[in-house]
Amino acid sequence: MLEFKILKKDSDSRARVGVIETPHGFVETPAYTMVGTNAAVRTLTPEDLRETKTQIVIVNTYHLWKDLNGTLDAFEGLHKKMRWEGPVMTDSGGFQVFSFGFAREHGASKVGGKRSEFSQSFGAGHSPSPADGAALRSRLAILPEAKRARLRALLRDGEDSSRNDKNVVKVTEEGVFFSDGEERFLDPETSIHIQEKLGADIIFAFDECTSPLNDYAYTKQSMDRTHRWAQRSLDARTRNDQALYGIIQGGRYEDLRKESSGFIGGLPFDGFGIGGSFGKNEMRDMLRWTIPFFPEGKPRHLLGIGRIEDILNAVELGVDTFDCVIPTREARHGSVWTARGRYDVKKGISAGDKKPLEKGCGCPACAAGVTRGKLHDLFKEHNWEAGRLATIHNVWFFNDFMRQVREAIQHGQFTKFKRKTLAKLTDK
RNA sequence: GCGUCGGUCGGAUAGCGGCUAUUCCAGCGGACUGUAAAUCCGCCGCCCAUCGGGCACCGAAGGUUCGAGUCCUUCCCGACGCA
Repeated sequence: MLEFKILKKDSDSRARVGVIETPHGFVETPAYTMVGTNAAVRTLTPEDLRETKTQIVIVNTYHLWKDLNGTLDAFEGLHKKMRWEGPVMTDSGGFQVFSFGFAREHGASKVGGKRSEFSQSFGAGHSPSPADGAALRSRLAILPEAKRARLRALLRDGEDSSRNDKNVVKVTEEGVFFSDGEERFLDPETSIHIQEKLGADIIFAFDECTSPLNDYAYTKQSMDRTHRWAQRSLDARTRNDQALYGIIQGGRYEDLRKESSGFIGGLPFDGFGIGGSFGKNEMRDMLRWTIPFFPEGKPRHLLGIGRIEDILNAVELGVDTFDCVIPTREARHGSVWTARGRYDVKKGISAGDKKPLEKGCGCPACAAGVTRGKLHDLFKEHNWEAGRLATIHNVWFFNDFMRQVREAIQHGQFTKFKRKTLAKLTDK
C-alpha cells in the first residue's frame, strides 16, 4: 500500500512538499518520474539512474505487454527485470489509445498550440469505409476461435473511431482494439491484470487520452467511458500492495474537467492522474478547475508534462508528481538542458568548445569533465555514449531542479523561486 | 609528348538528349510534453520578397539539335598508364 505524507504546505499557493512511501522506497515530492517505456530508461544503466538522483521510473504497460508476447505469466517482475530496486509506476496503456490513434492520424501532440491552431476539430472520426471493416475482419481471422468470437461481438458495437493506414486504434465501450502489427485488445480488466503481473508500486486505471483536436461531443463521450473504465479498473484489482491511481480526462472543457475530477476524485483511488490534453496556455486553467476536487491527502500526478515552466505552474497549483519524455528524448536528440534553457550541442558552435555542458553542474557527466566539444564530437560520430551522457546530464538537471523546488517550498520561498527561475530561463 | 578516365552547390555523389539537376555528409534554422523518436521538418548558387518572384548554373569556349550537364571539336585542370 501507499502512504503519502504532506510535510509542508506553501502559504502563497497550493504547492506542497511531501513523501510517498512505496514498497520499494520513498519518493520526495514534488518529483519527476523518468520515463522508461520498455522497462529501461533509454541509454541509462540502473547505476546511471541512481547517480542521477532518479527517484522513480514509469514504464509502459502496452509496450511491455507487446514485448512479453504471451509470456506474461512467467514474468519475473519489473524491479528484477530493470535491475532497479526503487519505486516504479506503470502507465495503463491509455496513452497509446491516443498516440497510436488520433495523434498518429493527425500529427497531433498532447499539448497543443495556440487557440487558432484548434480551428479544426474532430468528432468520432470519419465513417468507417467497407474496406476498413473488411481489413479488420480479415485480421480477426487469424486469432484463436474463442477470442475471435469475443472480438467479433465487440466489433459490432464499436463505432467510436475508425481505423485507416495511420490510425490503428478502434475504441469501443468494452475496450480498445490495436492493430499494431497484430491484433490486440486492451480493456480495463486486462490492463490491470497486466499491471499486477508487472508489479509496479503505482499503477494506473485504464483510460482514453483524448486529443486537443477532439470536439466537445467526442470528448464528453470518451470521458464518460473513461469513468466507467475507472470503476472497472477498481473492480478488477486483486492486489493490495500496489497503489492504483485514477485518471481524469475532459480535454479542454471546463465543465467536463470539473465533472471528471469530481467523479474520479470521489472514487477510492490511492492517487490521481491528470490526463488528456489541452492547449499550450490552457494547463493552468485546467489545473485550477480540477485540483480542488481531489482529496487533499492523496498524491496528484500530472501525466506527461515536464517542461520547466509547466512544472512550476503545476506545482503552484498543487501537483505532486510528473512524468515526461523531455529530459531523455531531447537528450538523445542533442538538446542539453541548463538553468538558462536548452541548447543543441550538435550545432557547429559547440565544436571544440572546452566548456562543461553547464557551468557548475554536478551531474556525473559534467563531473567527469565532459565538455560541449566532446559531446558534440560523440554525437557527430553517432556514438551511443553521446545520448547516454546527454541523458545523464538532463536527468540529473531535472531531478536537481525538483530538489530545488522542494527546498523552496520548505523554506516558504516557492513564489520567489518560481519568479527567479523563469526570469533566468530564455527557453521555457 | 602520346593514351585512358575524369572535372556537377563547402566535401562526396547521381544523372548517359527532353519538364523545377539526385542523394549523403557538413552547415544554418525549427520541432519534440503518460516514447512508433540516437528522431522528424525546413533551408542550404545569387538578388528582391508577405504569399512569391527574378536571374544564374554542371571546368572554359565554340558547335550539332526543336531541345545539351549529357553528343562533337578545341583548350584548361587532375589522376593513372606508356614514353
